Amino acid sequence: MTISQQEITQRLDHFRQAVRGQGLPLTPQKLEIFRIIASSGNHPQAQDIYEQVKDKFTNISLATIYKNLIQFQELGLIIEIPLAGAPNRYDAKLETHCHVVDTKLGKVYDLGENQNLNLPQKIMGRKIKKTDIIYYL
Amino acid sequence: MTISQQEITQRLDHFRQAVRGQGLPLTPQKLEIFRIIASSGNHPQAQDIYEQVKDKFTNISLATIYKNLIQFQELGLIIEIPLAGAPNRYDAKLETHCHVVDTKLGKVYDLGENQNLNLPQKIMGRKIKKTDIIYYL
DNA sequence: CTGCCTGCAAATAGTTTGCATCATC
DNA sequence: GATGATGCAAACTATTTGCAGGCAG
Repeated sequence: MTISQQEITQRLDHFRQAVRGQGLPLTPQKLEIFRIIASSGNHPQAQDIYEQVKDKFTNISLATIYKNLIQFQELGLIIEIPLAGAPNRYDAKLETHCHVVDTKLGKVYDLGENQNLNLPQKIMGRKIKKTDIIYYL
Repeated sequence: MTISQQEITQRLDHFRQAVRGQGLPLTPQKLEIFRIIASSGNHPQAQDIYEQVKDKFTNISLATIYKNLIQFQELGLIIEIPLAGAPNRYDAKLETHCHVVDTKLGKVYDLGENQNLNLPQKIMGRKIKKTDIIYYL
């Protein structure tokens, strides 16, 4: 649930590099949006991110959050977690891993390591772009 | 992809039984909505179901489709497949199984058998209500 | 008859788009 | 200075809700 300071720094460095690498402007809003996702173990929704960014950028708009969430996904910097009957969540942990949804509390957790799932790499000769494994409690 | 006539009959019988069992009225619309889901290998969306039901019931409303989809889920007669950035799909195959999404074609398939996934039954001492395993191509 | 169901319309939630202005490089 | 970003408002899509009349049991 908690992410080490080292991990966060690493994610932020990679982020800056990736954005710059595309020749895209690195605005403080972008950085803050990513920082919140990268340093949260909570898999925040767009709305959560919006509320947190507002602390620093009072005039930020939800549309800016969404536009950046889309861009970050295109750059492969975050993943989207689509949930049944709930707004999407976002995660800066890029490796395929399982999520557990506590439907009572509406919270989403990463599942610990001890699962020997034998995931395929390709299906019907095609590379898998993304794998969602979600358990609902 | 194709479902045997026997399997369909079985699903429909179970459906009638379950609805009756709750003392709920079994309207022809309900039956037709379920029949379409149960006999389709395509994991239809609400809109697909709507269009097909309209062939028989010209005045059916999309709201009726949705209301029934919710009820069928509550009765454990269908499952919902939430997809990233696309309308929900519905499936009358109740056993936990994997889905493959062809993102180019927007089609959803069941994944064949040869996957020795070792799925957990419980997590943190709590029973898992539903498991979604979705591969995006 | 009674209660659930249907069908219509309106409402809602989440997300996306258009556009004028602004900031980063 | 050019290109992409921001912020506001409006649009859009998927889904839900409210309500009047209708049908199954």
